[in-house]
Amino acid sequence: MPELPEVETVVRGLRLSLPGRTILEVRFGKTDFVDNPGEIAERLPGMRISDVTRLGKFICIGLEACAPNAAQATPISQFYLIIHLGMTGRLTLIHSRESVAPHTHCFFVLDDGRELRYTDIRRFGRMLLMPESGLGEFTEQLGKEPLEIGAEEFCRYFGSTRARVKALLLDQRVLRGIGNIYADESLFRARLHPARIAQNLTKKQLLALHEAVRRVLADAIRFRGSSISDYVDSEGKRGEFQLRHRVYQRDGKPCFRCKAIIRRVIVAGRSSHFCPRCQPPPRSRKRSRKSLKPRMHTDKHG
DNA sequence: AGCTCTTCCTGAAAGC
DNA sequence: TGCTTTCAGGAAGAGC
Repeated sequence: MPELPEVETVVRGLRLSLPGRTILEVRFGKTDFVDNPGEIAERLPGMRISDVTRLGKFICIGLEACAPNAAQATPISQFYLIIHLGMTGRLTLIHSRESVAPHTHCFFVLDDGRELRYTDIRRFGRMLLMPESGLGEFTEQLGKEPLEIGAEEFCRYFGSTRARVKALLLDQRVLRGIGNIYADESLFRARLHPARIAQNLTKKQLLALHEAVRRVLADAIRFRGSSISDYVDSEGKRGEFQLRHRVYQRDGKPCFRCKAIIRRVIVAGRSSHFCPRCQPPPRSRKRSRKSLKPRMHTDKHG
């Protein structure tokens, strides 16, 4: 599923071709995942694509409309087409004559004979058009870019909450762009069990996690993302980082580091893959074998 | 505050 | 063989 590295790979691909192109026509199939399909179909034709950027897992296509007869290219309005690929979304740039893949719901016809097509089997994706003035507020609702947040700030966020570290990594209001794959892979590299309470981690562990997140995401971008189910880049090519996963979907297989069998449990409502030896569960440290008697309700006084 | 459950959707896989 | 059920999962919302 597309997370930060996959979205970054798609964005880098689109950035090679889209800026400077003009959209000629927009066609929709199903639109239940589109916030404002009518407005998109009406406004986009004639608009010029200025840039393609990424905000967490969102793809932002910058669009500008120029006065039709003005010699100078001063835009009279600026918008962003914002796209989230959800679980199975694909954004590909291909020739209009190419056959249409099943579940293709959006066509953006360009002035060079190509089309930007959005395909999404499960339609968990999202698409919306936003005026330039709304982007600030949209960005504020998201957390920090995981590759940009500094170590101190990272430790401050993670050191001040009782949430499980896995839930925190997945929370887009804390860090934007991390999903289930890279949360699990980061926790393995930092040797932290997904159910650990963030507040209980030492400074050293938090720093290790910060570094692990950065390294995993950077490596995954280098390998053009992980193709687990449906993910492909803007040219339809698969990524290769799935071949380098250490724990994700490796349950039942031996840990590359210690040979213990990788396990899968549900943490924060999500399947979480980890090595039981390299990533010891939170309890084992706190309560020794001798003090296994059940905890009494000791809070009568409170 | 943070957890679990539910909803959205489809196809793959398991169950009968 | 062929049908039905279950499951997976990003994000949002409800309820605890």
